[in-house]
Parts: sequence; structure tokens; C-alpha cells
Amino acid sequence: MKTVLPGIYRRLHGYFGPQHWWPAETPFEVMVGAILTQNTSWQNVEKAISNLKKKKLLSLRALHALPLAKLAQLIRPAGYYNVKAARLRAFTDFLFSAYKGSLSRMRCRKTAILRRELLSVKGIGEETADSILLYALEKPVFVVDAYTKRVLLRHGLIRKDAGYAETQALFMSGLKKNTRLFNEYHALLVRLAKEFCRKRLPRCGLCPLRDIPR
DNA sequence: CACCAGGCAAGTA
DNA sequence: TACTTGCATGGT
Repeated sequence: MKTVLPGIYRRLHGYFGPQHWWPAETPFEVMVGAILTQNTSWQNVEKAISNLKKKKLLSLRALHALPLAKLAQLIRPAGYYNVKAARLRAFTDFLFSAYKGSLSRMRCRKTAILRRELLSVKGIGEETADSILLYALEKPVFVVDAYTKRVLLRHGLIRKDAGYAETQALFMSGLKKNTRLFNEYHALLVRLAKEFCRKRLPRCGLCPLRDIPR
């Protein structure tokens, strides 16, 4: 089954250029950001990340040692701060119990195993798990989010009730399993969707990708 | 003022 | 299995 996905990618990349995702200094920062950004604007996440950085707490060990109530207050701007503090704690617990706190050890495991392990952590669902796999661990896994579905739905490539796995399979089977490609493609879809909600793109040669519904 | 943002888990039927 | 609800801040 021939897909239009490679063509769409070329047009997006040609028009917008590289997006330089994920915006973070370390893989661990990516993981923290992935949890903090759940149903929350990235702008608010940046404030929370900034609070942690100011106090030099954005490392696995420091974050794990931080009392839960303190953590919750620091990440307040990201919203759902009590829930997310518990989720971050569950995640660092997992990193220590499963990998002795070593991301290098973690990176050695097979992707399918890692994904199952991540999904077993309270507070990590499919999108968060895949964001961690792709953007922190550089595994070739396609991340599906609300933006991805919105764009695909608008262009008739999925149905309204398409599930996560179904949507992801479109990309995973229609493209080479390349980390760099999946990284850029997801970021470009987000860029396209955002561009539409804000400025309203002029005619730009992206005709099938012109008009994203709200 | 209402609505939204790079979800997820727990509860209900 | 398939809904529904709670979680919460800051920007538009």
C-alpha cells in the first residue's frame, strides 16, 4: 500500500525547515518534559522546568531525593501539579528499580520491552512512553498526539475514531524506521497545526495541508 | 468571560 | 469495552 506520507514530509520540511526537537539539554530533561506537558501548553512546562533548573534539581538523583510536596510546588506552573509530582516520582522510582538509575543501561534494552515497561509506570501512557522512546532514547518510534490526529483527520487519512495504534501504524509502516525522520516528522506536524491556529498560513504550496479545523 | 493546551487513570455501566 | 470525570495552571 503506497502512502502519501513521504510526500507530505518533503513538503513540510521544505517549507518549515528543521524544527530542532526536543527542546531540552539532556535526555532526562526530555523525559521530565514529556510527563509535564501532558494536556498542558509547552509554555507552562518551560516555567516548571526553569524552576527545577534554577535549583539544580533537574537530574535523576536530585529529583528522586526531593520531597514530593516540594516537587509539586516547583512544577506548579505546569498544572495538575500534585498528579504530575506523583507521576515523576513513580517514573524515577522505576528508573532506579529497573535500571539502577542508569539511562545507559536503559538504552540497551529492546524497544518493545522498554515500551511495555514504560506503560506499566503509573502516569505514563502511550504518547508519553513514545515521546520518551523517540526523543530521549532515540528509538525509531512514531509519536502520535492530538495535533497528529487533527492533521491526519483533516486530510482524510484517518477516521475520527482512529485509535493510537492505528494512527501510529500508518507512519510506522509507511515510512523507513528512522529516528531522525520520525523526530522531524512529528515536530513538523505540530508546527503545521500550530501555525494554523495562530497566524493563518498564506497559500504556500501546501494545498492539501491548508486548513486545519478546530 | 470561556476555552484551550504536545494525557492519563480511575470510576461507572 | 466504552464513556465520563478529576486533575490546574497560564495564555488568548
